[in-house]
Amino acid sequence: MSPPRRTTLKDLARELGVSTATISNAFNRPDQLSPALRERILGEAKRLGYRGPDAKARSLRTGRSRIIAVVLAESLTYSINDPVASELLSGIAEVLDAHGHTLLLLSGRQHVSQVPGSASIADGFIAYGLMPPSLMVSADLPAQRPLVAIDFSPAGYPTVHIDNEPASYMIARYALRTPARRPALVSLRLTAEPCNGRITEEHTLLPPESSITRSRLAGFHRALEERGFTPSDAPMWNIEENTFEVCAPVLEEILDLPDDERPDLLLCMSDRIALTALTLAEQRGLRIPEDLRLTGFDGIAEGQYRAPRLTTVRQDSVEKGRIAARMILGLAPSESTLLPTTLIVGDTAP
Amino acid sequence: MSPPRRTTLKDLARELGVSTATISNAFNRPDQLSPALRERILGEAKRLGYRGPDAKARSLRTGRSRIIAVVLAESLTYSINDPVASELLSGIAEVLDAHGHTLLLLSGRQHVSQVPGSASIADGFIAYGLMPPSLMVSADLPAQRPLVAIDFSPAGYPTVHIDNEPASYMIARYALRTPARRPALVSLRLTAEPCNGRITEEHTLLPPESSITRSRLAGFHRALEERGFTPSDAPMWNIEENTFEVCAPVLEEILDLPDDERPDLLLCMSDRIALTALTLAEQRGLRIPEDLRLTGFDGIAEGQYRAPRLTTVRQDSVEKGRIAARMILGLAPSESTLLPTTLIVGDTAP
DNA sequence: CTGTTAGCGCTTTCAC
DNA sequence: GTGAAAGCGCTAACAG
Repeated sequence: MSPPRRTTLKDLARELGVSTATISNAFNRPDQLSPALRERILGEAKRLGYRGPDAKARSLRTGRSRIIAVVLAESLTYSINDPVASELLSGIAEVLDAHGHTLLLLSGRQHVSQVPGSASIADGFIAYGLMPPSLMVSADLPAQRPLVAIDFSPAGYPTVHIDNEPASYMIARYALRTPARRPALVSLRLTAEPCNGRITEEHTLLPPESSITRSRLAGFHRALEERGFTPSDAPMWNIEENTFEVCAPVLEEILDLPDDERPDLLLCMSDRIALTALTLAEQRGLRIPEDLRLTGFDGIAEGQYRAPRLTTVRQDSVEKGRIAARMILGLAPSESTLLPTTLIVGDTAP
Repeated sequence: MSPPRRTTLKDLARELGVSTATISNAFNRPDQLSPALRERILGEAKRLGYRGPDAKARSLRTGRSRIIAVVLAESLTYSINDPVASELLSGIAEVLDAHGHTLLLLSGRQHVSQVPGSASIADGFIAYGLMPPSLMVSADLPAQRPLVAIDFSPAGYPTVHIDNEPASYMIARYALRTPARRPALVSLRLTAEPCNGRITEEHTLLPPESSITRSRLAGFHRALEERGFTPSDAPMWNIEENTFEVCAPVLEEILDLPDDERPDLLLCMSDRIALTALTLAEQRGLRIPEDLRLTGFDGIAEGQYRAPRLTTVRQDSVEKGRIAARMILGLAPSESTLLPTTLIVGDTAP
């Protein structure tokens, strides 16, 4: 017996006694044949279980797949659970969906060189987060296909960015209007070597240009200096991964300092960090904001649908995703874009 | 001048004076040619900017793309922000990643018939959530490619499920050990017609077999009946979408009832619902658990990394995803699986 | 309006 | 160990 081969366009053509071109047209260019014939073809197709042109063959032939790849700097597992990355993906998905494209998720974190071969199927790439250097440098990915970067700036490609330094300056400045005696910073991924804990003289920091965390740090320091603090006055802690699990021990270390050493203002580089600090502080009976004031960064929903609400800077990550997606689809000019941020005054640093 | 055509395997072969088969072997079957030649080929490939076989052509030829599609019942925008769906995707991504596959995200919610043509590129499908009836019935998707369903049961396909009825019976029974005077249920997507608010006699519910919410309801009712309540004793509210924004108004309606009508026990069908209730209750100065006891469902991290911690049922969504992914990759036998759930006793219903 | 034809770029027997 | 050749299933000229 014959193998259970999938019905092809050619089978259908033979069956109906028309040419393959006509079948193809019936599916792709309705205006190229009589409605009656088209009806007949579509009907027969359904009867024979033919579901329309095969995507693999079609994409080989046309050169386009209607697939856009999103390359994430972190592992997928992490990215999907990070509220900021999620919002970003939402924005991307929204636009792609509306235009009949689909989303291929890739992690840039794995063996850098072997970004899966299946990637080359994509019509375009959106890259998010600081890529591993090798990937960045060689700009290995795009193989002359369009690429838009979000939150980092590989040379020669359009970027969607926020104004990190001014944004963190803005919130730090706001928080410092109320005098703080012991301000401290809790940063995300700031050191060259992985570190979960206090940053000391021993640590070297990531290079200033390549990392959004360095930009945010600069903003914090600018505001602190305006208030008469030197950078070394404000101790810094580093957190490698923006998850409850990783944040919690570092923040416990901070909150469990003796009363006269414990910071009274925590400038955090993400809402996740700030929210974890908030929870742990409440568990310890610290009063917010009397005993401890807190600021976040991102403006995620979780920080606002609670009491006390987080004081933070909002960046519109969904919109970042939308813009990148529009660029990649050619719906908007591919020019680097800087999105504004806004201060959200909540209850944790009124 | 010639168009800027992408380098192909054939170009490379011509350039090197070998056959295309040899180039192909250099990339795919190192044992089929001398190491020296392979080196030379790979070197020249890099020099000419050839990044290895084109995924579109390769997948047409081999019939496999190393892409697995995940079809989500809800919109991508929603799914990515839902903690349970996110965990699921994490589990799937973890396994696919480890085996060199990538993840294509599809939403089943859009025009049902037009699941994007690009879907047929996938080697297999993982479908999550109750599909729109038409999609379910015709099982239109798989086109004789493997399909694994999660949290619903299309006839003839393997499924990954949890024991919803016993799980909700378990938590309701636990919560009702402490006598409740006015228990109430807050359900997710239980009515045939969309409804955000109280469920009345007017509403028809979704059919029992097809929805996990009906199963959970059955568990709640079983526990209530053991305590001498009839189903009509416990008022029900319905929520269409598991987001803060949609949950909040419904829960406000409940919490703002006069003291002698306000429920003193809220059995919620998701942690998101319960957490939103918790926040709103705290804002209203209700004491938890003295004035109001609350249970959730899912066991998401957000509910445990806070105070008070949520009393809930934990389902391991990450593991659900892993199992489905293993099945689809043929790493595990494709047989329907029922995962266990566990009770988490937190502070909201001690 | 319909059919013929020439590949898209690659993998894979099967000879050599 | 290496090469020649036959398509995978489809689309887009082009000719009728």
